[in-house]
Amino acid sequence: MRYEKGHKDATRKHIVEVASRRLRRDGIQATGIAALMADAGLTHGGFYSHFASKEALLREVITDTLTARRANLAGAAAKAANPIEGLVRYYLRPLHRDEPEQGCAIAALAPEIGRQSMPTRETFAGELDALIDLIADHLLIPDPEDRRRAAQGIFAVMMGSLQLARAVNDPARSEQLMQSGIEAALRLAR
Amino acid sequence: MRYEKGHKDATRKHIVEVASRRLRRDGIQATGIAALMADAGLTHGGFYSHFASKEALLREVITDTLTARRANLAGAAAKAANPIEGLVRYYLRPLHRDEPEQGCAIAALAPEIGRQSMPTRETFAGELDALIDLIADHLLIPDPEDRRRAAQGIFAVMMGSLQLARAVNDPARSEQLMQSGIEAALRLAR
DNA sequence: TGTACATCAGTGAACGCGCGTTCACTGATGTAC
DNA sequence: TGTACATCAGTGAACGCGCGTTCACTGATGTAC
Repeated sequence: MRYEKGHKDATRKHIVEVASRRLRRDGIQATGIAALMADAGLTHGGFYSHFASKEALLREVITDTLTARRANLAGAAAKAANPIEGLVRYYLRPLHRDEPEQGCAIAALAPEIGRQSMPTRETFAGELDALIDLIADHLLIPDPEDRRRAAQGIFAVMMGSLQLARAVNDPARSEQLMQSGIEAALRLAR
Repeated sequence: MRYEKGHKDATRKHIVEVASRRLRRDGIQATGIAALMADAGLTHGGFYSHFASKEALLREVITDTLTARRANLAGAAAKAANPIEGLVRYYLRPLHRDEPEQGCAIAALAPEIGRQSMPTRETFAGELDALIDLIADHLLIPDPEDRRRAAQGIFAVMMGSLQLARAVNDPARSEQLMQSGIEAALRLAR
């Protein structure tokens, strides 16, 4: 064979990584197959020997990227004296606002995911569920249902605040939105 | 003249209304000028005698649609025994989740607005500010700065919860996200 | 009153370009004889 | 050892289509004479 064993798997993985960054930066609709494959150092024709469609790639990106996100958040929580505060401050830090292509895929894509087909939304829902469980695991609220509901509220505030902080043009106002997001999330954690 | 006085203004207004619904339903990138003008009963060529560009239309849609949204929220607050609870429950009601084209433009477009040019983001920031002021006006928190920060957190939870409830495929899980959004917003209002 | 002309909202062809997807092909390697 | 062939990751032209924007034109009306 022309390529060593495992070469195709490596290429596929590389395409998913490149696509993940592009999708988070530009959005789903604005990301073209040709541009994305060029980013990966390939031509567009080969795309369909790796993925059935653009949406199949999107599903794989959602799974991969949100799994990585959970690992990052768990790491930030583990390192902090107060785990939930560490997690919240890690999510709502300036770097995360300023580098969407390396950041949370949900904050970058949530409304567009709502416009995708059922299988894609189902994939998303599963990953979101795991993310909310992770947050709930760091809360001191005794009742499991209360804990889960609080975790949902906390994630909604964090994601909403990040999106608003990204959309606003004035740096001071953006900073204010990040700060009030942290405050609100920590209040909901108590 | 071929058309009665005020005809062009009426057409312009009609285009903005039709565009507002399309943009909220499909997103900015996915909304084409030709499709949008056809929706308005016109051909695409005339678009540029009304607006300088697609982005100029977007700015007008943001201003118009968020002004209307504030009026709706103020109305819902005024009608309720507990104004802030009325506002929150009005925003996080099932109909709002299920009809994005008639709903909040921020929830529908936030990440895409973050990708627009500075003038558009500035227009957005101004409207968001007014919306947060409106929410703050219904809070009983005495200190004005505390009140504003709480309002920012409340809006972030509401918007975030609405987006997540729209993205998820399972109706029960969607309902749960809406409920925990209401709970969290009301807790932040206290 | 009747005719010629100016106005201007809206039309539709055209610009160069990118979209998602398909498919016949290339060419470097491994295997068979 | 040398030659013929199979494999298959990746190439690039082509499909029909829609994008944002420009522009010469249409045609119904109001105005001027």
